[in-house]
Amino acid sequence: MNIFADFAERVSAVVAALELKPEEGQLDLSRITVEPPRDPAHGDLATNAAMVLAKPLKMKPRDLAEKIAEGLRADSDVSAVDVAGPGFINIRVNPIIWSRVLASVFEQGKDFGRSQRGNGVKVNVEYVSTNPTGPMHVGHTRGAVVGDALANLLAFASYDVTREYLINDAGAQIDVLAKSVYLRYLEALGEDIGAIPEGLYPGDYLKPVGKALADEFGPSLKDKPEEERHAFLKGYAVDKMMDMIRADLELLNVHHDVFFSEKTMHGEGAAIAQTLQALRERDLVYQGTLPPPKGEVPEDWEDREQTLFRSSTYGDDIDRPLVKSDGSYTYFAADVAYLKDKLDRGFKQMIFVLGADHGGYVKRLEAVGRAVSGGSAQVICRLCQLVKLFRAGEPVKMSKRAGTFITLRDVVEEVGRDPVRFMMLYRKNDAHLDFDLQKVTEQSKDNPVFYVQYGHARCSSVLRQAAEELDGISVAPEALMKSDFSLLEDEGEQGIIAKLAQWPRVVDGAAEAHEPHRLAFYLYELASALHGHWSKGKEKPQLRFINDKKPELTLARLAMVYAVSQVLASGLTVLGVDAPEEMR
RNA sequence: GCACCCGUAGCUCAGUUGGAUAGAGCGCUGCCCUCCGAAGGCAGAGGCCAUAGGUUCGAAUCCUAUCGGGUGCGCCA
Repeated sequence: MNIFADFAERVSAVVAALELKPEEGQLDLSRITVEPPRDPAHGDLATNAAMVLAKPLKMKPRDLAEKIAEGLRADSDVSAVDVAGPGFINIRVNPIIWSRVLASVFEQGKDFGRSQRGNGVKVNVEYVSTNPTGPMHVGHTRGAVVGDALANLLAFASYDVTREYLINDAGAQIDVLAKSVYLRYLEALGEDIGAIPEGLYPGDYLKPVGKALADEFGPSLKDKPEEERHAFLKGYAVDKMMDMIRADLELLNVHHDVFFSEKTMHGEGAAIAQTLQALRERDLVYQGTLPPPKGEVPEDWEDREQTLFRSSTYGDDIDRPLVKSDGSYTYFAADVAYLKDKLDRGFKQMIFVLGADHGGYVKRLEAVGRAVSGGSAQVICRLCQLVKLFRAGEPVKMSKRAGTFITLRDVVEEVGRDPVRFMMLYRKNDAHLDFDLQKVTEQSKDNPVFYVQYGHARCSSVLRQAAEELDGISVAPEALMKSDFSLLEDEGEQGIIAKLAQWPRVVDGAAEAHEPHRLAFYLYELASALHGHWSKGKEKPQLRFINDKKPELTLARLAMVYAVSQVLASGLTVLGVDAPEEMR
């Protein structure tokens, strides 16, 4: 039950009944919105209907507002309507509405708030896709968490979501990986390999891979022809790296449905070749040269004829090369084929969660999407700004060479999965993020994770307490849902329920905008409403949830508490954060 | 040089897709535990929404320019 959507329909119906005719065309009712007013004193709901419709009707907003208000007053669920400011219509609803909201939470349980927006449309969300050459480092965590939460959010909004990871197992970096692993293999066999040569991966994380090879194959690999051995090692090493990456992702509670191998698209007659051929037939590929970048021209610049994709006709800044001078495909060519593959799998939206350092790829991906799909599907990119790490206010210095770079595992092990996830989501994705390793472990109001989780734990605590104190009276959800919600007459209680009523609207808006952070902020606000009302019970004992003199009232209040815990749990689940029964 | 992102309280950030008197946390000042978890709550101070124009009933939000910060810029992945 989304009371905002519900009332938007009622307002539209009232407007339609007025039979107003603009001088030209039809009246556009789609711009009408019903929102919670900024100031609760204004009412429960506010609509801009009069202001958006006044112009085409050549009426004064306030006059139109009065007419609409009159129609709304006839609604039995409305207790008061007034016109304010430039033409806002403020609605005060009959308290029966709040009872219905609570009833709705009990009926739908964890599904309360689910949006129908997606309507089963197939969406592909690609995130993480780090190179399989080493463990994930801190820089990857934000994209991983945002992508995962976004996928959860879209699923909660009734999209048919596939979470996907592209394994970049075809490039030159895999050759480097295989060579590095071979050295570690020799090392594991007892040979002195000296220092790792420049250009190879020096990380200790490859030692276990070398050891595993030595254990499994003994010295036999040394005798194989180099080409054969190298090919084998590439596959072996990538598998091991992916095992490591999957374990890292598991630590963060991040999951994918499909791990797509780039390698499978290479080779004669494979996806890339096919896609390029198809594009040639559509005259989207040509041989040509690119102009050098303006301003500073690179020293070694020379004009070169290349195989180019006409991305600029689809909104990109310049055309992009598909084939390298050695005849192999560029990464971009793989991108095109991969997008085509997704399209063939029936996805209508292809979402990419990328780091800000990939901002330059947005236009070309969108261009490819338009070119390949002909407008039947949409490419959507979300960029995550880089994260700056701090410890107690001091920046954490990282250097690959000094071996002081921090892995995702380091961070999760130091501060825990929930704080990492919540903090990454407690920010708009395109805003910079300062992440303080010390602050996120503090269990205080300064730390929104604990504040929200504490809200959930506090609900559980109340229900536990009530079960003890109310001897012989059931406080199970089945019993609570039969209580008399109309007894919840206090301002604070109605404020909490009004907040609960916003949840479906928040979910829907967040899904539309692809902004999971909105859920995190909402959950904070809901927790705040709960904590605030709770504390009023200190000064006014009659407001406490548990009142052994009034079992009916107590049950109604416990029902509200239960509803709050449901929404907190539901929201935290979408964000991939635990909703604990108690804090430790 | 060009493209994209950002600029809101001392600090870190929200701001409901153009709406009413711009919000929260931290920090600062002062309060609230015989009482369901004080891991909390209440009150106060703090703002030229980077700057200058424009669009309209109405702009932190949209457009243009400028300043400041970040990211990227033909075969890397």
